[in-house]
Amino acid sequence: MRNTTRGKSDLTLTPQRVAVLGVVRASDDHPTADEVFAAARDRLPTISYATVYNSLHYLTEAGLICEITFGNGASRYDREVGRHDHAFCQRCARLVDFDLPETVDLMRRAARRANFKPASIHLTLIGLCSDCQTEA
Amino acid sequence: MRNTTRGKSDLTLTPQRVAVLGVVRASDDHPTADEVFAAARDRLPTISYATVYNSLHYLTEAGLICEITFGNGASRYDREVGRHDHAFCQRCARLVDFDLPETVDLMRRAARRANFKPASIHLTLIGLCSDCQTEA
DNA sequence: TTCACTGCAAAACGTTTGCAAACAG
DNA sequence: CTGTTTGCAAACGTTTTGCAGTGAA
Repeated sequence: MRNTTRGKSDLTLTPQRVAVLGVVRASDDHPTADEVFAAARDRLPTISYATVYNSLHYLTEAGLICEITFGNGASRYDREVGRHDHAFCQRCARLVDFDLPETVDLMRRAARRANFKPASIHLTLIGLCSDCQTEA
Repeated sequence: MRNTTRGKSDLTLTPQRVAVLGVVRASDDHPTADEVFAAARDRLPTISYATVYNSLHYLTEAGLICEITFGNGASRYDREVGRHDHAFCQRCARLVDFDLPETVDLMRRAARRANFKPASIHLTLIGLCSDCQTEA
């Protein structure tokens, strides 16, 4: 099965990749590869685990989705591709996107301090999410 | 073999834990559990992999060392236990410690933005280290 | 025919666990 | 004795790999 769609900048969007992209775009939380696999099966019952991984890497490389690695657990995938930060809830493991405008400037200061040529900066807040603070 | 040393706040420092702590304290980079295991074997030839993991967890819990999880690779261990940030070199994978004093204030702002009760904040700069920028 | 992509199964990797033996208190 | 820690091996969850088969150009 190929039925390929060719987009700008030589993107090869096979049905499998479209399915994976659709799954990530459809979830407002941050699914793991395993969760993407389960949901992709609903759209394309023959898709394999390896292909989900291949597609996730391909789409990440192409800048259509974004991979989040946090702690030692499974990677999570995010439909939000622009620069942004994450907040992780210690109690319920929820991962929330947010953006802090001063991060650009922060990166410059961090680079000076570490004596690095900066490429990007990752900022993760650890704490309790809105739900978990109230029910504490 | 026990020969235990008991320190303050009920710390049980077995020879194995002392060896592991010694290894982490002796390295100025950030060894993985595997590297700690190899070096600990030099000090205590009978120590096992599982015990190295046990000890690393114990020492982390006790606040004597600090675990860094970055990307999907192996955890790294840091003798630096105070709050600090990391810079990761894209080219040579070097991990450098640094500290940005404004991070405390940053955490407060991030928490407000994400609507979280803050506990800590992790900041990782990605880029090229001093060595790798010059030889680029 | 060529080349990229798929699906499957097996392997790899870092880490954790079950369990019997060793030990300190 | 009791509870903790060790060492070993086997299991685990996540990710990668090898490879034959398929489809598009």
